[in-house]
Amino acid sequence: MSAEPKSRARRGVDRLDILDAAFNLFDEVGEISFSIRKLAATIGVDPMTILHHFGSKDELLRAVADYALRSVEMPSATKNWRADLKAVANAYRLLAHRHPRVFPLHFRYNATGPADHISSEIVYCALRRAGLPDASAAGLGLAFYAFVLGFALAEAEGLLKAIGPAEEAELNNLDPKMYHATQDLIPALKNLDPNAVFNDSIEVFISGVADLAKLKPRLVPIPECAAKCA
Amino acid sequence: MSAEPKSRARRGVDRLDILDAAFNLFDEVGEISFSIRKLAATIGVDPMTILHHFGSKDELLRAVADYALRSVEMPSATKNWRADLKAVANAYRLLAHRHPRVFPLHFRYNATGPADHISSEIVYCALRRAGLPDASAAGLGLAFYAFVLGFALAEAEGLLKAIGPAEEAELNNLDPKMYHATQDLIPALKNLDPNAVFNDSIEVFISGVADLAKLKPRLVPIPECAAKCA
DNA sequence: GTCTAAACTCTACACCGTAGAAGTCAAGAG
DNA sequence: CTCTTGACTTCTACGGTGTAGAGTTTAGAC
Repeated sequence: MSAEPKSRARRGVDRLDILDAAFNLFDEVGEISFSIRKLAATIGVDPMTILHHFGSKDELLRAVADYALRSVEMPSATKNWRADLKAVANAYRLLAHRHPRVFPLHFRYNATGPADHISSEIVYCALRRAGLPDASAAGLGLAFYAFVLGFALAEAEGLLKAIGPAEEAELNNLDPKMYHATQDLIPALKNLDPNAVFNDSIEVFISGVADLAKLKPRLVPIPECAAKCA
Repeated sequence: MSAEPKSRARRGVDRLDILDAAFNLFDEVGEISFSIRKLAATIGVDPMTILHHFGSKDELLRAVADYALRSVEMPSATKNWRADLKAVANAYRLLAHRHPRVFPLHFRYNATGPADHISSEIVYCALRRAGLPDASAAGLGLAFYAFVLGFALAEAEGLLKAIGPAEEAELNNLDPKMYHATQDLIPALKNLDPNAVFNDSIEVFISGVADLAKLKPRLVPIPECAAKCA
């Protein structure tokens, strides 16, 4: 048995060509404008060719999401669990910054590819080294992803940036009796720095994890992990 | 000038009828199957009638997202900022549980309706009472939403639940040398309780906020807010 | 050469959002 | 009452979509 799939017919385009082109097109035009027919046109092929490589548009997009995930380089574990969590969070944020159109696909098609296992291994390892028992580590690992992906998604969709004059006017028009805190924060919202917000947030998560580990410390030591991770 | 728009023609359906039907249909069939033509059929009207009330499908969905947000009852502020943050988070999670199909729309169309201002007022107020300076309160308020919405979205999309036999087998097939922590956590992942994870996560966020407030305390007192919120 | 099967293309269908024209009907003016 | 008006609704049509099903091409096995 050879490594090649020993194709007997002509090979105009293969899966990877299509995937790469699909990724680029999607990244460029966004979800609403992306269509199999346009993709077929850009790579000079019949639309049905694409559908015979991938079963349906849905599966194609799933593959695109996975392809994007693989394009970002995941960090390696270090001795510092806090730094490891930051590194993973930064990797996802970088992905969202680089490919804001593709990024939302990860929420629709729950990413379970190897690249994701790599990062989750780091996260789980970090949370255990922080001192959490396994039950908490598992749950908080997933919560960590919910937070990081939610943050990155909000940023990719443009929800997490300094407010402009229009939003400022809207907030100023609210009833001052009911929206006092909101209106007090308008200057801060106008000068919002996404990077600072991200750093603060990660810091909050990390110190919260440390607190929880003190509150509910793990009773059994980490088997072998210490030898591998640290 | 009267309050009514003094309509001169017959009133078959109005905006609210359409909105309500659209919300219910979307909630039932999901985004991919939802279409203006189907919606028109269910309420016995021509598709174009809908498009003349709302400018386009996009604006209709935007209105649906806003309509869903208004359907959830936001809590009132109490004396306890920790309880207030939990209450807001729970309100959004409840919305996601009740309407998992509609919920993702909030990420596409950044919700800026009044209902959202109500909750964000509570959040900002809570963070200031926690002792954060305005700059941190503004940023962490948005980060809080990113976390809560991300968590709720992940849950609505089915990413945040106990793993089944298929996922377990997949994790077991990973290389034990590289995925030690992941495989150790398989029992915990099989018994994952979403509610417990949510509570842990909120607790982590809250104690992290308290830590940050100690690290970077606000120097100026909260103007008037104390009289209103507490 | 022939044979075979994988890769690809063609045709066709049902459905979509929506522009633009035409129709319909309640309410005020005479 | 009739007539006008204009907001509301519907009709028709167009260019687009995903994809099922049948037909065509082509590279390697013999």
